[in-house]
Amino acid sequence: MPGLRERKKQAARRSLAEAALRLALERGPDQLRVEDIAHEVGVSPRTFNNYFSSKEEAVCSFIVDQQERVREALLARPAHEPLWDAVITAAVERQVAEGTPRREDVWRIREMMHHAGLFGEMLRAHVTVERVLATAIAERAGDGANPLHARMLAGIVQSAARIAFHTWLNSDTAEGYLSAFTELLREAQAGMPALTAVAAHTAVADRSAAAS
Amino acid sequence: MPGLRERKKQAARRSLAEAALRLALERGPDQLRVEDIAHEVGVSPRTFNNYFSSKEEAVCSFIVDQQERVREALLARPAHEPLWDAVITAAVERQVAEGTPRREDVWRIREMMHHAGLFGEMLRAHVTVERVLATAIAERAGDGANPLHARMLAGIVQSAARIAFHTWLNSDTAEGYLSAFTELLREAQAGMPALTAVAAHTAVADRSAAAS
DNA sequence: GCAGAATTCTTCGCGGCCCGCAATTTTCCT
DNA sequence: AGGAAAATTGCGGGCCGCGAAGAATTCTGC
Repeated sequence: MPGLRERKKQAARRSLAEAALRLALERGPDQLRVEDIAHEVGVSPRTFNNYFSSKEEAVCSFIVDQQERVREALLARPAHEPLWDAVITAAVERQVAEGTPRREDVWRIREMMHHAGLFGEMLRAHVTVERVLATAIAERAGDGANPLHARMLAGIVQSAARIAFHTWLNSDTAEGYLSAFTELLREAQAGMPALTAVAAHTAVADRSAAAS
Repeated sequence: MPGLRERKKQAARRSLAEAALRLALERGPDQLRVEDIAHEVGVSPRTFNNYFSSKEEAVCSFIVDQQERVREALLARPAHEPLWDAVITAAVERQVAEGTPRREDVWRIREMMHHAGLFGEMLRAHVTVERVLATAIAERAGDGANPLHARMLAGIVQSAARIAFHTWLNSDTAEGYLSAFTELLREAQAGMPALTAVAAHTAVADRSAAAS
Protein backbone atom coordinates (compact mmCIF):
# COMPACT_ATOMS: atom_id res chain seq x y z
CA MET A 1 0.00 0.00 0.00
CA PRO A 2 1.24 3.47 -0.82
CA GLY A 3 2.03 5.87 2.01
CA LEU A 4 0.24 9.15 2.41
CA ARG A 5 3.23 10.95 1.00
CA GLU A 6 3.16 8.98 -2.20
CA ARG A 7 -0.55 9.48 -2.63
CA LYS A 8 -0.25 13.23 -2.34
CA LYS A 9 2.45 13.18 -4.95
CA GLN A 10 0.30 11.25 -7.33
CA ALA A 11 -2.62 13.55 -6.61
CA ALA A 12 -0.50 16.59 -7.39
CA ARG A 13 0.73 14.94 -10.54
CA ARG A 14 -2.77 14.17 -11.69
CA SER A 15 -3.93 17.68 -10.89
CA LEU A 16 -1.14 19.14 -12.96
CA ALA A 17 -1.80 16.79 -15.84
CA GLU A 18 -5.52 17.49 -15.76
CA ALA A 19 -4.97 21.24 -15.65
CA ALA A 20 -2.48 21.05 -18.50
CA LEU A 21 -4.88 19.13 -20.71
CA ARG A 22 -7.84 21.31 -19.87
CA LEU A 23 -5.99 24.56 -20.47
CA ALA A 24 -4.55 23.21 -23.70
CA LEU A 25 -8.06 22.43 -24.89
CA GLU A 26 -9.42 25.77 -23.75
CA ARG A 27 -6.89 28.12 -25.27
CA GLY A 28 -4.87 26.06 -27.72
CA PRO A 29 -1.37 24.64 -27.48
CA ASP A 30 0.44 27.89 -28.27
CA GLN A 31 -1.24 29.96 -25.58
CA LEU A 32 -0.28 27.49 -22.89
CA ARG A 33 2.52 28.38 -20.48
CA VAL A 34 3.77 26.26 -17.64
CA GLU A 35 3.27 29.29 -15.43
CA ASP A 36 -0.46 29.06 -16.07
CA ILE A 37 -0.62 25.37 -15.33
CA ALA A 38 1.31 25.73 -12.11
CA HIS A 39 -0.74 28.71 -11.01
CA GLU A 40 -3.95 26.83 -11.79
CA VAL A 41 -3.02 24.08 -9.35
CA GLY A 42 -1.48 26.43 -6.84
CA VAL A 43 2.16 25.46 -7.01
CA SER A 44 5.21 27.26 -8.27
CA PRO A 45 6.34 26.89 -11.87
CA ARG A 46 9.50 25.32 -10.59
CA THR A 47 7.51 22.56 -8.92
CA PHE A 48 5.80 21.77 -12.18
CA ASN A 49 9.16 20.77 -13.59
CA ASN A 50 9.66 18.39 -10.70
CA TYR A 51 6.75 16.36 -12.04
CA PHE A 52 7.02 16.86 -15.77
CA SER A 53 10.05 17.73 -17.82
CA SER A 54 7.96 19.66 -20.30
CA LYS A 55 4.44 20.94 -20.69
CA GLU A 56 3.94 18.56 -23.59
CA GLU A 57 4.69 15.64 -21.33
CA ALA A 58 2.07 16.86 -18.88
CA VAL A 59 -0.58 17.19 -21.56
CA CYS A 60 0.07 13.69 -22.91
CA SER A 61 0.60 11.98 -19.58
CA PHE A 62 -2.99 10.72 -19.52
CA ILE A 63 -2.07 8.36 -22.34
CA VAL A 64 0.82 6.90 -20.41
CA ASP A 65 -1.38 6.54 -17.36
CA GLN A 66 -3.44 3.97 -19.24
CA GLN A 67 -0.52 1.55 -19.00
CA GLU A 68 -1.82 -0.37 -16.03
CA ARG A 69 -5.34 -0.63 -17.36
CA VAL A 70 -4.04 -2.06 -20.62
CA ARG A 71 -2.16 -4.73 -18.80
CA GLU A 72 -5.08 -5.60 -16.54
CA ALA A 73 -7.55 -5.66 -19.41
CA LEU A 74 -5.45 -8.12 -21.35
CA LEU A 75 -4.64 -10.43 -18.48
CA ALA A 76 -8.29 -10.44 -17.45
CA ARG A 77 -9.33 -12.12 -20.70
CA PRO A 78 -10.19 -15.81 -20.33
CA ALA A 79 -7.22 -18.12 -20.74
CA HIS A 80 -8.78 -20.18 -23.52
CA GLU A 81 -9.35 -17.14 -25.72
CA PRO A 82 -7.02 -16.95 -28.72
CA LEU A 83 -4.31 -14.33 -28.37
CA TRP A 84 -5.51 -12.07 -31.18
CA ASP A 85 -9.05 -12.03 -29.85
CA ALA A 86 -7.87 -11.34 -26.34
CA VAL A 87 -5.64 -8.49 -27.49
CA ILE A 88 -8.26 -6.94 -29.74
CA THR A 89 -11.02 -7.22 -27.16
CA ALA A 90 -8.84 -5.80 -24.41
CA ALA A 91 -7.69 -2.92 -26.59
CA VAL A 92 -11.22 -2.05 -27.66
CA GLU A 93 -12.45 -2.34 -24.09
CA ARG A 94 -9.86 0.14 -22.99
CA GLN A 95 -10.76 2.58 -25.74
CA VAL A 96 -14.42 2.30 -24.82
CA ALA A 97 -13.65 2.90 -21.18
CA GLU A 98 -11.64 5.97 -22.12
CA GLY A 99 -14.54 7.41 -24.07
CA THR A 100 -14.71 9.55 -27.18
CA PRO A 101 -13.59 13.19 -27.00
CA ARG A 102 -16.31 15.76 -26.82
CA ARG A 103 -17.43 17.04 -30.20
CA GLU A 104 -16.51 20.61 -29.34
CA ASP A 105 -12.93 19.64 -28.53
CA VAL A 106 -12.25 18.01 -31.86
CA TRP A 107 -10.82 20.98 -33.67
CA ARG A 108 -8.69 21.89 -30.69
CA ILE A 109 -7.26 18.41 -30.66
CA ARG A 110 -6.66 18.69 -34.38
CA GLU A 111 -4.77 21.90 -33.71
CA MET A 112 -2.72 20.18 -31.04
CA MET A 113 -1.73 17.40 -33.40
CA HIS A 114 -0.33 20.06 -35.71
CA HIS A 115 1.90 21.22 -32.90
CA ALA A 116 5.23 19.50 -33.46
CA GLY A 117 6.20 19.14 -29.83
CA LEU A 118 2.83 17.82 -28.74
CA PHE A 119 2.56 15.38 -31.61
CA GLY A 120 6.02 13.99 -30.90
CA GLU A 121 5.19 13.67 -27.25
CA MET A 122 1.99 11.81 -28.07
CA LEU A 123 3.94 9.36 -30.18
CA ARG A 124 6.39 8.89 -27.34
CA ALA A 125 3.50 8.16 -25.01
CA HIS A 126 2.22 5.56 -27.44
CA VAL A 127 5.61 3.87 -27.50
CA THR A 128 5.61 3.78 -23.72
CA VAL A 129 2.23 2.08 -23.72
CA GLU A 130 3.46 -0.22 -26.45
CA ARG A 131 6.28 -1.43 -24.22
CA VAL A 132 3.91 -2.29 -21.39
CA LEU A 133 1.47 -3.91 -23.74
CA ALA A 134 4.31 -5.96 -25.22
CA THR A 135 5.32 -7.40 -21.85
CA ALA A 136 1.69 -8.17 -21.06
CA ILE A 137 1.33 -9.95 -24.39
CA ALA A 138 4.52 -11.90 -23.80
CA GLU A 139 3.29 -12.83 -20.34
CA ARG A 140 0.00 -13.99 -21.73
CA ALA A 141 1.60 -15.88 -24.62
CA GLY A 142 3.82 -17.91 -22.31
CA ASP A 143 7.51 -18.39 -21.76
CA GLY A 144 8.23 -19.70 -25.24
CA ALA A 145 7.04 -16.51 -26.91
CA ASN A 146 9.54 -14.37 -28.74
CA PRO A 147 9.65 -10.96 -27.03
CA LEU A 148 10.22 -9.33 -30.40
CA HIS A 149 7.03 -10.80 -31.76
CA ALA A 150 5.14 -9.61 -28.70
CA ARG A 151 6.55 -6.16 -29.23
CA MET A 152 5.51 -6.29 -32.85
CA LEU A 153 1.96 -7.21 -32.00
CA ALA A 154 1.85 -4.36 -29.51
CA GLY A 155 3.19 -2.06 -32.19
CA ILE A 156 0.45 -3.16 -34.56
CA VAL A 157 -2.18 -2.41 -31.94
CA GLN A 158 -0.79 1.04 -31.29
CA SER A 159 -0.50 1.76 -35.00
CA ALA A 160 -4.11 0.80 -35.52
CA ALA A 161 -5.20 3.01 -32.64
CA ARG A 162 -3.18 5.95 -33.87
CA ILE A 163 -4.29 5.61 -37.48
CA ALA A 164 -7.95 5.08 -36.64
CA PHE A 165 -7.96 8.05 -34.30
CA HIS A 166 -6.08 10.30 -36.67
CA THR A 167 -8.41 9.45 -39.53
CA TRP A 168 -11.47 10.03 -37.40
CA LEU A 169 -10.04 13.33 -36.21
CA ASN A 170 -9.60 14.62 -39.75
CA SER A 171 -13.00 13.59 -41.01
CA ASP A 172 -16.35 14.95 -39.94
CA THR A 173 -17.99 11.57 -39.76
CA ALA A 174 -20.62 10.98 -37.13
CA GLU A 175 -19.54 7.50 -36.14
CA GLY A 176 -16.69 6.87 -33.75
CA TYR A 177 -13.23 5.62 -34.54
CA LEU A 178 -13.72 2.32 -32.75
CA SER A 179 -15.18 0.57 -35.78
CA ALA A 180 -12.17 1.54 -37.87
CA PHE A 181 -9.86 0.51 -35.05
CA THR A 182 -11.40 -2.93 -34.79
CA GLU A 183 -11.48 -3.39 -38.52
CA LEU A 184 -7.82 -2.51 -38.88
CA LEU A 185 -6.87 -5.01 -36.20
CA ARG A 186 -8.96 -7.75 -37.79
CA GLU A 187 -7.30 -7.02 -41.11
CA ALA A 188 -3.86 -7.14 -39.53
CA GLN A 189 -4.75 -10.42 -37.87
CA ALA A 190 -5.55 -11.90 -41.27
CA GLY A 191 -2.47 -10.38 -42.92
CA MET A 192 -4.21 -7.47 -44.67
CA PRO A 193 -6.09 -9.68 -47.13
CA ALA A 194 -8.30 -6.88 -48.45
CA LEU A 195 -5.27 -5.02 -49.73
CA THR A 196 -3.52 -8.01 -51.22
CA ALA A 197 -6.77 -9.12 -52.84
CA VAL A 198 -6.94 -5.85 -54.71
CA ALA A 199 -3.28 -6.16 -55.58
CA ALA A 200 -3.84 -9.66 -56.92
CA HIS A 201 -6.62 -8.34 -59.10
CA THR A 202 -4.34 -5.63 -60.42
CA ALA A 203 -1.58 -8.16 -60.98
CA VAL A 204 -3.93 -10.35 -62.99
CA ALA A 205 -4.91 -7.37 -65.08
CA ASP A 206 -1.24 -6.53 -65.62
CA ARG A 207 -0.43 -10.06 -66.62
CA SER A 208 -3.26 -10.28 -69.13
CA ALA A 209 -2.23 -6.88 -70.45
CA ALA A 210 1.34 -8.10 -70.84
CA ALA A 211 0.17 -11.27 -72.56
CA SER A 212 -1.92 -9.42 -75.12
CA MET B 1 13.40 21.64 -62.98
CA PRO B 2 14.48 23.56 -59.92
CA GLY B 3 15.92 27.06 -60.24
CA LEU B 4 19.42 27.87 -59.10
CA ARG B 5 18.12 29.64 -56.08
CA GLU B 6 16.08 26.65 -55.02
CA ARG B 7 19.04 24.35 -55.44
CA LYS B 8 21.20 26.53 -53.21
CA LYS B 9 18.49 26.46 -50.59
CA GLN B 10 18.36 22.70 -50.67
CA ALA B 11 22.15 22.53 -50.52
CA ALA B 12 22.20 24.77 -47.47
CA ARG B 13 19.50 22.67 -45.90
CA ARG B 14 21.41 19.49 -46.47
CA SER B 15 24.60 21.01 -45.15
CA LEU B 16 22.83 22.05 -41.97
CA ALA B 17 21.23 18.66 -41.53
CA GLU B 18 24.51 16.87 -42.11
CA ALA B 19 26.35 19.12 -39.68
CA ALA B 20 23.64 18.69 -37.07
CA LEU B 21 23.78 14.92 -37.27
CA ARG B 22 27.57 14.80 -37.26
CA LEU B 23 27.92 17.13 -34.30
CA ALA B 24 25.22 15.26 -32.41
CA LEU B 25 27.17 12.05 -32.90
CA GLU B 26 30.46 13.67 -31.99
CA ARG B 27 29.55 15.35 -28.74
CA GLY B 28 26.17 13.99 -27.73
CA PRO B 29 22.69 15.48 -27.91
CA ASP B 30 23.02 17.67 -24.83
CA GLN B 31 26.21 19.40 -25.91
CA LEU B 32 24.67 20.40 -29.20
CA ARG B 33 23.67 24.01 -29.70
CA VAL B 34 22.15 25.48 -32.81
CA GLU B 35 24.87 28.10 -32.64
CA ASP B 36 27.45 25.37 -33.25
CA ILE B 37 25.56 23.92 -36.18
CA ALA B 38 25.09 27.28 -37.79
CA HIS B 39 28.70 28.25 -37.26
CA GLU B 40 29.85 24.94 -38.70
CA VAL B 41 28.10 25.68 -41.99
CA GLY B 42 28.95 29.35 -41.93
CA VAL B 43 25.55 30.92 -41.44
CA SER B 44 23.98 32.79 -38.58
CA PRO B 45 22.03 30.97 -35.89
CA ARG B 46 18.93 32.84 -36.98
CA THR B 47 19.30 31.45 -40.48
CA PHE B 48 19.31 27.95 -39.07
CA ASN B 49 15.79 28.51 -37.83
CA ASN B 50 14.69 29.48 -41.31
CA TYR B 51 15.38 25.93 -42.39
CA PHE B 52 14.54 23.94 -39.29
CA SER B 53 12.25 24.87 -36.45
CA SER B 54 14.41 23.04 -33.96
CA LYS B 55 17.75 21.30 -33.77
CA GLU B 56 15.98 17.98 -33.26
CA GLU B 57 14.23 18.41 -36.56
CA ALA B 58 17.55 19.02 -38.26
CA VAL B 59 19.15 15.92 -36.76
CA CYS B 60 16.24 13.71 -37.81
CA SER B 61 15.63 15.26 -41.20
CA PHE B 62 17.67 12.58 -42.92
CA ILE B 63 14.89 10.12 -42.12
CA VAL B 64 12.27 12.29 -43.74
CA ASP B 65 14.50 12.74 -46.76
CA GLN B 66 14.13 9.04 -47.50
CA GLN B 67 10.51 9.63 -48.46
CA GLU B 68 11.07 9.75 -52.18
CA ARG B 69 13.34 6.72 -52.22
CA VAL B 70 10.72 4.70 -50.37
CA ARG B 71 8.15 5.58 -52.95
CA GLU B 72 10.44 4.83 -55.87
CA ALA B 73 11.65 1.57 -54.39
CA LEU B 74 8.11 0.29 -54.00
CA LEU B 75 6.82 1.37 -57.38
CA ALA B 76 9.93 -0.10 -59.02
CA ARG B 77 8.96 -3.60 -57.94
CA PRO B 78 7.60 -5.79 -60.74
CA ALA B 79 3.85 -5.54 -61.17
CA HIS B 80 3.20 -9.24 -60.81
CA GLU B 81 4.86 -9.38 -57.39
CA PRO B 82 2.41 -9.82 -54.51
CA LEU B 83 1.91 -6.67 -52.46
CA TRP B 84 3.46 -7.98 -49.28
CA ASP B 85 6.57 -9.18 -51.07
CA ALA B 86 6.92 -5.93 -52.93
CA VAL B 87 6.57 -3.89 -49.77
CA ILE B 88 8.95 -6.04 -47.77
CA THR B 89 11.56 -6.16 -50.51
CA ALA B 90 11.35 -2.44 -51.12
CA ALA B 91 11.61 -1.67 -47.41
CA VAL B 92 14.59 -3.94 -46.95
CA GLU B 93 16.25 -2.55 -50.06
CA ARG B 94 15.93 0.93 -48.67
CA GLN B 95 17.39 -0.09 -45.34
CA VAL B 96 20.29 -1.78 -47.09
CA ALA B 97 20.93 1.28 -49.22
CA GLU B 98 20.93 3.42 -46.10
CA GLY B 99 23.55 1.23 -44.48
CA THR B 100 24.19 0.23 -40.88
CA PRO B 101 25.50 2.84 -38.46
CA ARG B 102 29.18 2.66 -37.65
CA ARG B 103 29.96 0.54 -34.64
CA GLU B 104 31.54 3.43 -32.78
CA ASP B 105 28.41 5.53 -33.13
CA VAL B 106 26.13 2.99 -31.52
CA TRP B 107 26.32 4.20 -27.97
CA ARG B 108 25.92 7.80 -29.09
CA ILE B 109 22.77 6.87 -30.94
CA ARG B 110 21.60 5.03 -27.88
CA GLU B 111 22.17 8.18 -25.89
CA MET B 112 20.25 10.20 -28.44
CA MET B 113 17.26 7.89 -28.21
CA HIS B 114 17.18 8.58 -24.48
CA HIS B 115 16.82 12.25 -25.27
CA ALA B 116 13.10 12.94 -25.11
CA GLY B 117 13.02 15.61 -27.76
CA LEU B 118 15.12 13.69 -30.23
CA PHE B 119 13.18 10.49 -29.73
CA GLY B 120 9.88 12.24 -30.28
CA GLU B 121 11.23 13.91 -33.36
CA MET B 122 12.40 10.58 -34.73
CA LEU B 123 8.93 9.14 -34.23
CA ARG B 124 7.47 12.13 -36.01
CA ALA B 125 9.82 11.54 -38.90
CA HIS B 126 8.72 7.92 -39.06
CA VAL B 127 5.09 8.99 -39.25
CA THR B 128 5.93 11.33 -42.10
CA VAL B 129 7.57 8.50 -43.99
CA GLU B 130 4.60 6.32 -43.12
CA ARG B 131 2.26 8.74 -44.83
CA VAL B 132 4.27 8.70 -48.04
CA LEU B 133 4.64 4.97 -47.92
CA ALA B 134 0.90 4.63 -47.44
CA THR B 135 0.09 6.61 -50.57
CA ALA B 136 2.64 4.58 -52.52
CA ILE B 137 1.08 1.37 -51.28
CA ALA B 138 -2.40 2.61 -52.16
CA GLU B 139 -1.15 3.57 -55.61
CA ARG B 140 0.38 0.19 -56.09
CA ALA B 141 -2.66 -1.66 -54.76
CA GLY B 142 -5.00 0.01 -57.21
CA ASP B 143 -8.03 2.26 -57.04
CA GLY B 144 -10.17 -0.19 -55.13
CA ALA B 145 -7.80 -0.27 -52.19
CA ASN B 146 -8.94 1.14 -48.86
CA PRO B 147 -6.62 4.03 -47.95
CA LEU B 148 -6.93 3.07 -44.30
CA HIS B 149 -5.64 -0.39 -45.01
CA ALA B 150 -2.72 1.05 -46.97
CA ARG B 151 -1.93 3.30 -44.05
CA MET B 152 -2.10 0.34 -41.72
CA LEU B 153 0.35 -1.66 -43.79
CA ALA B 154 2.69 1.32 -43.86
CA GLY B 155 2.34 1.58 -40.10
CA ILE B 156 3.24 -2.08 -39.73
CA VAL B 157 6.36 -1.58 -41.82
CA GLN B 158 7.44 1.42 -39.79
CA SER B 159 6.74 -0.39 -36.53
CA ALA B 160 8.86 -3.32 -37.64
CA ALA B 161 11.69 -1.01 -38.63
CA ARG B 162 11.53 0.90 -35.38
CA ILE B 163 11.32 -2.21 -33.20
CA ALA B 164 14.06 -4.08 -35.05
CA PHE B 165 16.38 -1.09 -34.92
CA HIS B 166 15.65 -0.33 -31.29
CA THR B 167 16.26 -3.92 -30.28
CA TRP B 168 19.49 -4.08 -32.24
CA LEU B 169 20.61 -0.82 -30.71
CA ASN B 170 20.16 -2.11 -27.18
CA SER B 171 21.89 -5.42 -27.71
CA ASP B 172 25.54 -6.02 -28.44
CA THR B 173 24.87 -8.58 -31.11
CA ALA B 174 27.19 -8.73 -34.09
CA GLU B 175 24.54 -9.29 -36.74
CA GLY B 176 22.57 -6.45 -38.19
CA TYR B 177 18.96 -5.57 -37.55
CA LEU B 178 17.83 -6.40 -41.06
CA SER B 179 17.21 -10.06 -40.29
CA ALA B 180 14.95 -9.13 -37.39
CA PHE B 181 13.25 -6.53 -39.56
CA THR B 182 12.50 -9.04 -42.30
CA GLU B 183 11.36 -11.66 -39.86
CA LEU B 184 8.96 -9.30 -38.13
CA LEU B 185 7.42 -8.33 -41.44
CA ARG B 186 7.07 -11.96 -42.51
CA GLU B 187 5.41 -12.72 -39.21
CA ALA B 188 3.05 -9.79 -39.61
CA GLN B 189 2.23 -10.92 -43.11
CA ALA B 190 1.16 -14.30 -41.72
CA GLY B 191 -0.74 -12.77 -38.81
CA MET B 192 1.88 -13.38 -36.12
CA PRO B 193 1.47 -17.18 -36.14
CA ALA B 194 4.50 -17.86 -33.95
CA LEU B 195 2.91 -15.95 -31.10
CA THR B 196 -0.53 -17.44 -31.43
CA ALA B 197 0.97 -20.91 -31.71
CA VAL B 198 2.58 -20.47 -28.34
CA ALA B 199 -0.67 -19.09 -26.99
CA ALA B 200 -2.54 -22.14 -28.28
CA HIS B 201 -0.10 -24.36 -26.47
CA THR B 202 -0.62 -22.41 -23.27
CA ALA B 203 -4.37 -22.57 -23.73
CA VAL B 204 -4.20 -26.33 -24.08
CA ALA B 205 -2.16 -26.55 -20.89
CA ASP B 206 -4.69 -24.35 -19.12
CA ARG B 207 -7.58 -26.42 -20.30
CA SER B 208 -6.04 -29.69 -19.17
CA ALA B 209 -5.18 -28.06 -15.87
CA ALA B 210 -8.78 -26.90 -15.48
CA ALA B 211 -10.04 -30.38 -16.36
CA SER B 212 -7.96 -32.09 -13.73
C1' DG C 1 27.07 46.64 -67.72
C1' DC C 2 23.76 48.75 -64.55
C1' DA C 3 20.24 50.40 -61.55
C1' DG C 4 16.19 49.10 -59.24
C1' DA C 5 13.66 45.35 -57.17
C1' DA C 6 13.19 41.37 -54.62
C1' DT C 7 14.79 38.12 -51.66
C1' DT C 8 17.74 36.62 -48.15
C1' DC C 9 20.88 37.23 -44.22
C1' DT C 10 22.16 39.34 -40.04
C1' DT C 11 21.85 41.80 -35.64
C1' DC C 12 19.21 42.74 -31.70
C1' DG C 13 16.10 41.85 -28.20
C1' DC C 14 12.15 39.75 -25.85
C1' DG C 15 9.55 36.11 -23.71
C1' DG C 16 9.68 31.51 -22.44
C1' DC C 17 11.34 26.93 -21.06
C1' DC C 18 14.30 23.81 -18.48
C1' DC C 19 17.54 22.67 -15.04
C1' DG C 20 21.07 22.81 -11.01
C1' DC C 21 21.67 24.45 -6.53
C1' DA C 22 20.65 25.57 -1.94
C1' DA C 23 17.40 27.16 1.55
C1' DT C 24 13.00 26.33 3.58
C1' DT C 25 9.05 23.99 4.79
C1' DT C 26 6.39 19.87 5.14
C1' DT C 27 5.87 15.13 6.18
C1' DC C 28 7.23 10.66 8.01
C1' DC C 29 8.97 7.37 11.32
C1' DT C 30 10.33 6.05 15.93
C1' DA D 1 8.59 15.21 20.25
C1' DG D 2 12.45 15.27 17.39
C1' DG D 3 15.46 13.94 13.87
C1' DA D 4 15.50 12.25 9.08
C1' DA D 5 13.83 12.24 4.56
C1' DA D 6 11.58 14.48 1.01
C1' DA D 7 8.99 18.06 -1.36
C1' DT D 8 8.58 22.87 -2.60
C1' DT D 9 10.44 27.08 -3.89
C1' DG D 10 13.35 31.08 -5.42
C1' DC D 11 17.30 32.26 -7.94
C1' DG D 12 20.42 32.18 -11.62
C1' DG D 13 21.97 30.71 -15.99
C1' DG D 14 21.81 28.90 -20.60
C1' DC D 15 19.45 28.08 -24.58
C1' DC D 16 15.76 28.41 -27.87
C1' DG D 17 12.27 30.30 -31.01
C1' DC D 18 10.54 34.26 -33.10
C1' DG D 19 9.64 38.96 -34.67
C1' DA D 20 11.33 43.50 -36.54
C1' DA D 21 14.34 46.21 -39.18
C1' DG D 22 18.40 47.23 -41.59
C1' DA D 23 22.16 45.38 -44.68
C1' DA D 24 23.75 42.52 -48.23
C1' DT D 25 23.27 39.75 -52.19
C1' DT D 26 21.09 38.08 -56.16
C1' DC D 27 17.87 38.63 -59.95
C1' DT D 28 15.69 41.16 -63.78
C1' DG D 29 14.80 44.31 -67.48
C1' DC D 30 17.00 47.41 -70.27
